[in-house]
Amino acid sequence: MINKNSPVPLYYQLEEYIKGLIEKGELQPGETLPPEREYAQKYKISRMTVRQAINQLVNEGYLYRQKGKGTFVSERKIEQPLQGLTSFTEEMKARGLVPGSQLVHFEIIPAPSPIAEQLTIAENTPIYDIKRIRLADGVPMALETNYISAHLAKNLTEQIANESLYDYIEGQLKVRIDSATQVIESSIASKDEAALLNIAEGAPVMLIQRKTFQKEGTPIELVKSIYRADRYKFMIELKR
Amino acid sequence: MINKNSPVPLYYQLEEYIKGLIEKGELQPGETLPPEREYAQKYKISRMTVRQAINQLVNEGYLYRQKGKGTFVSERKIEQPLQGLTSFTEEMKARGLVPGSQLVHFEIIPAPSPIAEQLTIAENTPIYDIKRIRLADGVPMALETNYISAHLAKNLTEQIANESLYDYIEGQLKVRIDSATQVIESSIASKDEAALLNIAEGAPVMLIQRKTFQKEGTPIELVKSIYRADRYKFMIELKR
DNA sequence: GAGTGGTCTAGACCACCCC
DNA sequence: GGGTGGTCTAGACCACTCC
Repeated sequence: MINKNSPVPLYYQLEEYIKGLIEKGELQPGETLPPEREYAQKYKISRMTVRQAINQLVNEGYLYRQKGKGTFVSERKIEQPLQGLTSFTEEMKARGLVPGSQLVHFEIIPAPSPIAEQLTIAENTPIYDIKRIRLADGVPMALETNYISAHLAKNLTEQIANESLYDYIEGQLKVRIDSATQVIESSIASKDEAALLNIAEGAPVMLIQRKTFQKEGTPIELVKSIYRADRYKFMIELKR
Repeated sequence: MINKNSPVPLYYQLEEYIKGLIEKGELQPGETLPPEREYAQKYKISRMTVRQAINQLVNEGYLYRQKGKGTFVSERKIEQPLQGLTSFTEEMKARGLVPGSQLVHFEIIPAPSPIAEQLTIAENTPIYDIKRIRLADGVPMALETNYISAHLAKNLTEQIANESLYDYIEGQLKVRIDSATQVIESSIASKDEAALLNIAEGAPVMLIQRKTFQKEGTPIELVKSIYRADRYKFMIELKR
């Protein structure tokens, strides 16, 4: 199970191994994990290395510890596809739907003051203004507007914009998306929005404004999305 | 700064010390932290202990690391009051509003099948059914319905229910709230809801269904909330 | 080559839980 | 008292970055 000659860190090998046991059901919720010292002895690794593996799984919610008693498998399965920060494309795939896109606007504009401020760039710096209708199994699901600095997003084409922007940012630009803040509100569809989403004017919609960051805390892009309330629910997991 | 005779763990002392420097602005965003080995030498502690302190701060978003370069202070300040799992009471206080409550329903009922299932208790087990109008500065903000097992919530009174339920759960019951899942949707107010919230029928509202858990993954309670869209936005931070 | 974080070791003592 | 996780040490070698 543990290969000392692998370039993969030992703690990570153990972490994946234990996670696998939980996901395959070989370790049942509520069950006690073997003691840390046992893992250390069995795989001929240090206890600190075992702890590093287990720490990760505790942070991710797979396990929990009780002082003096042991380490246990959490009752609740982690809802993998729905937690964390995902793109529309990733999320729809996770739900078993086929994601699609219809570009309705693609332009480079000088950044208006409020957007420039949010992206921490100078006013009137060129930014991409991209508006897309997002489809799930071919049906309009949301209206999404992205703002991203043209300086950061070099050579962004209509073609790319109509596919997965996150794949482009992480794959091509080599910019790692680390976190995001989101503001979610409930609203009703305007006439234009209703037309694009193929719903009635005044129908309930969810307005989501997202700001994504690199690990240093530098903003990457702003996204304003309008989701049809009849087809979309937003799910998250919170830690106290 | 570091007291070896204190019962407070060394890594935690260092963690709080560094966090303090960041919050006081003595360590500016983007600034490089002293190397781990320097902290170890300076405070006569092991480098692993230093790493434990820094790991925590990296997880919390205060710092980030770059292999071969160093550890840096994140650009973005963590929005303390809005992240994580908070109660209505805590959230309104954080926003500078005075939270209030108006009890409209308080009863012990046999758990209907879907609710029993969510709480992982047997059908018809007695549960509290509590409905409250939640106020901010005296104005209706949300309509909240809580379901909690009567077996778990012993001696829950109308008096307590009308104050902070989270304070009661953690303070009196000694049950530690660890995490929650939330489903957020956009909807429009029904006639009854509109009347209680003092808004027009058909006005946009946000429907939030929360399920809270203990660290073992055992469900604690279910909450269904209906928020006025004109007065409430939901803010969260996501990690990739 | 010097400095940094990433990984890892082989021990140690403590506080807590259960018998 | 024996087992558990929590903390801590004093080293080590590696990969990476920068000069």
